[in-house]
This record gives sequence, C-alpha cells and structure tokens, in this order.
Amino acid sequence: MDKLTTQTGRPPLYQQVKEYIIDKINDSALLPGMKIESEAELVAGLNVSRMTVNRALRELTAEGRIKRIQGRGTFVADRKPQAALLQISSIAEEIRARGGSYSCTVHLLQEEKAKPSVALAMQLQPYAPVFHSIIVHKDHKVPIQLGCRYINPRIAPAYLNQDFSRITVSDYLLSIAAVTAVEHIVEALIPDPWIRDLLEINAAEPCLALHRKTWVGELVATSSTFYSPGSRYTLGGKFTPTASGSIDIA
Amino acid sequence: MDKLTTQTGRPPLYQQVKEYIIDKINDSALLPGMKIESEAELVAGLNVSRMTVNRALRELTAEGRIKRIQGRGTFVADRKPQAALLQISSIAEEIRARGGSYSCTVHLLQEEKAKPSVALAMQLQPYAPVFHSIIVHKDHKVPIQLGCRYINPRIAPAYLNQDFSRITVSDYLLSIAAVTAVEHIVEALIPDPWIRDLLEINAAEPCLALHRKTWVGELVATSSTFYSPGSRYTLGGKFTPTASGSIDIA
DNA sequence: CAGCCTGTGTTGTCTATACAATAAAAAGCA
DNA sequence: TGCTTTTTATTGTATAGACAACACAGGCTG
Repeated sequence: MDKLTTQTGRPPLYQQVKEYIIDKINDSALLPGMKIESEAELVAGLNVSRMTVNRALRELTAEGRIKRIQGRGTFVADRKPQAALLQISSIAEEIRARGGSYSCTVHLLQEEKAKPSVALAMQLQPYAPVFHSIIVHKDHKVPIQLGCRYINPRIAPAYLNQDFSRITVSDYLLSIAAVTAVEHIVEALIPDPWIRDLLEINAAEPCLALHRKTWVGELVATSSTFYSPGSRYTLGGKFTPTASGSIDIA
Repeated sequence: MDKLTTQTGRPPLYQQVKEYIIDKINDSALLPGMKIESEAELVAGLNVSRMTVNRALRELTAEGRIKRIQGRGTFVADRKPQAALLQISSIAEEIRARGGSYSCTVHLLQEEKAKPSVALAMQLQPYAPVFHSIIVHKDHKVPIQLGCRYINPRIAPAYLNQDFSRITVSDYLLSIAAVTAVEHIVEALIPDPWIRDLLEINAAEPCLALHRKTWVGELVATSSTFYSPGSRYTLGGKFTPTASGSIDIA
C-alpha cells in the first residue's frame, strides 16, 4: 500500500482513497461480500487521517460500491442492477421537464368526448371525472399521444380547475400531497375505434399504451396514455429500481 | 434559527441541518436559484461546527437539492425531472438481477433458426453473428420473450463462447469493456410469422418490442426483444435521465 | 451448561483548527 | 477613466482528537 500525497495536479486525498478501493474491486482483488481493510488500517497504510478515509468510504457507500456495518467492518457490495424492466412516463411531462425542447402542443378535449378505455374500465368505475388530452407535433401536425385520466372524486374539483397545459399532472399531484406510490404498466394493443379516430391510426395498426396508477395513501388517479404508432420514443439514462416488480401472465 | 442539539432519540446533527435546509426549500421560503445562508452563518445560527454544516451541504449537493460554487456561495438547485420517457431492459436480465425470483427458464435457439427481424435489418447488415434466445415461464409453460442479438464480428468469437444461460449479455459486455452508450427504443408491432411461431402468438395480435443498441466506442451489439402479448410488465423505481432524448416521427 | 459481563475492534458522529482555491468586491494606480 | 492588485467572503480539503454506538468473542458466575 503506497502512501498517498497531496500534490498540485493530483485529485484530493479522499478521491485517491476512493480510487484505491475501486481499483482493488475492479481488479477482482476484492470480491463481493469480502471484507475491506478497516479505517484504522487504511489510515496507517495510506498515510491519511481517519476523517479522510471515513469520507471516502462514506461516499463509496452512497454510491453502492461497498457496505458498512457498524461494529463489524466494511465489505464489498453486491453488484446492483443498473437497469430495470420498465420505467416510463408521458411525453407531455417530458416536454416540460426538458423546458419545451420538444415541439409539441397539448390540446385538452371536451369532456363529452371522454370514453372509458377497455383497459381501464374494470379498475376505474368509481373514479368518475375523466380528463382527456391529446398532444400534437408542432411541425408535422400529427397526433402523438392521447392521455385519458380518471380521478378520485374526493380530489376532483380542485384537480379539474388546474390548467394542465401549463402544469403537469405529476407536478400537481406532488404539490397537493406526497405521492406514496406510482405503478406503470406498458402494453401493445390494437386501439379501440375512438382512439384510432383521435390518433389518426389505420385499422389494425398496433399502438403502445402506458397505464399508470398513482396513490396518495389510497388510489387517487389512474391514467392511460396511447402513443401513436410511427412515432418512436427513445431516451438514455440510468435507472435503479427501488421497488419490487412483477410479471403477470394473463 | 433555533440552535440544534444532539440528544438521544434525535437524528444526528448533520441530518438535522439537512432537514432544516430541506424544510426551508419545501416551504418555498427558498426558491430555485436563491442563495442559502453561508456555512459560517449556519454555524453561528445552528450552533454546530463547520464540518458538520459542510457535510450536510455536501450531501444535499450530491442529492441534487442545492448547488455550491466555491467563492460565491450555496444556492437552491433547479428541480430536476424525476421521470423520463422510457427506460427498459429485458426480462432475462431482470430475472438474474433479482436473484432468480422470477420463475422463468432461458432456452438458446439453434443458429439455423436465426432470421433477421424487419426492424433490425436496415441497421445491422454488417453484424453477422446472430444469437437468439427464448424465455419460457416455468409454471405456465408459455413463451414470454424472444431475444435476437446481432454482434459486431470484431468481438464475436469470444462473445459466442459465453454461456448466456448463466451470465447476462449486459454483464458480459460490461466485463470486457466499458460500455460507452446504450440506446433503447420501444415499439408496438404486429410480429412477423416466425416470431409469432416462436412466441405462440395468434395472427394480428400486437406485440411489444424493445430494440437496444450498445456502444463500446463503436457500435458493438444490437438486440431486439419481443414480449409476448398477454404478459404485462410492471416495475416501480426512480429514474433520472442523464442523456438527451428524442422523439422521431416516422 | 446458560446467561451475563466485559474488553476489544469497528464504524458513526462531532469538534476545533488550519490552509487551499475560487469569485467578487474594494483599493490602488497610471 | 481603465487596468491591476489586494482584500474579503466563501467553499474545498485535511488533520488530530474525542466520544458514542454497535458487534463479537472470551471470560465469569450461578
């Protein structure tokens, strides 16, 4: 173990300590579950103070590379999954999250046009207020996505008064209460005629659907979003699952 | 500003400092972009040492709640998007990432059965080696997903020697080199006859497809995964996008 | 033997102090 | 005025020391 030094041009000491540990793990000198040198040993071996070692190990813990147990020691963490089966959101929210860099416009539909989708009907009978919107590409003038939301009547009045062409549904729900759970389900389906009509889809053309349930303690909102075929949706990023998933076989 | 104390039953001081800041932000007493009290002011006001304040602010920075600029001060961070349009991975990887809690088995297909999918054909002509697998639910004995991979010949020999019923493709690619980029595209489609055959899909039944490209500097692998209709895929989690996305209108 | 106590090793937190690095304002100067 | 230098405020890093909290092994006691 070479002693570390703080020289100009070198990264800070705590960073060097982190790299020392990471290198050992990447070189398979330390395998998942194995015990790492204690803070005291690192202090002696690397010639740095304990607080510096402590900070390095604390950050590595936050980054999920190691696991520390008070009274026992520090261990190499098991490799966590970096991707999960599915994480999806609507274009409408993405548009605003990215500061309107997507050239789309949101149109709210008259409530008379509201018809329950087949997929939602079973779940959402008691959630009367229906709220439909359609997003159209600014340049191509083609409909991109259709959103259908069913809201718990208990919070419906305030909900319907919002201007959802300016605020996202997610933001609104977060502002009135702490969302306790969100579930996303994705499926491919042949859309109903009224959806085909709104999205200008040819008969028998398959379409991507995203169903979402939101809980604030109880179930407060559900939504189905239908994506126009011909549009492809792509995004990069890193996802760490925090809840257990499931595969339902119908 | 009430002075903080360290009593049994209370969270540690640095945590209390964090909560003090978070509360101010959540109460809209501090809006995005506004300057926060300096470390010295917090030290005096909260009656804790500077290292404790420093740790609290450092962690809040890592959590994306505040932004610190050396020489200028500490500011409330802009709200980052908490959801992204799409993040998806294959069931096969999910099965192993979760320690085999899903009761599915992986079958590798003879290479003779390999046929290029329509969606991939245009992109992947030069990537000769084809590698197909099918995943079957253990209890229901129904096929769940079909994976088709096209590999850059430069790394193909070693790739094809792997036992992918034991190691995931992602893990393998990560082990041989640093993956520089991954792109996911999802679509709904009516599958080709040979896919229908393998997944036991009725004619005209729509199916969910995930196309993935992996770069290690250059494009090294692409894959298409077809999910059986009738299966629904759901997962919870939190996703912070790190790359810009796009919406392609066909 | 079972249960309790104690010592040791380990991580968790907190403090006081020091110096470095950066940015902006103030002062000095031609 | 316009430019440079200095000062000041602020965050970034590093240290030594202290005590708390926890886990475990070994010894003690009934």
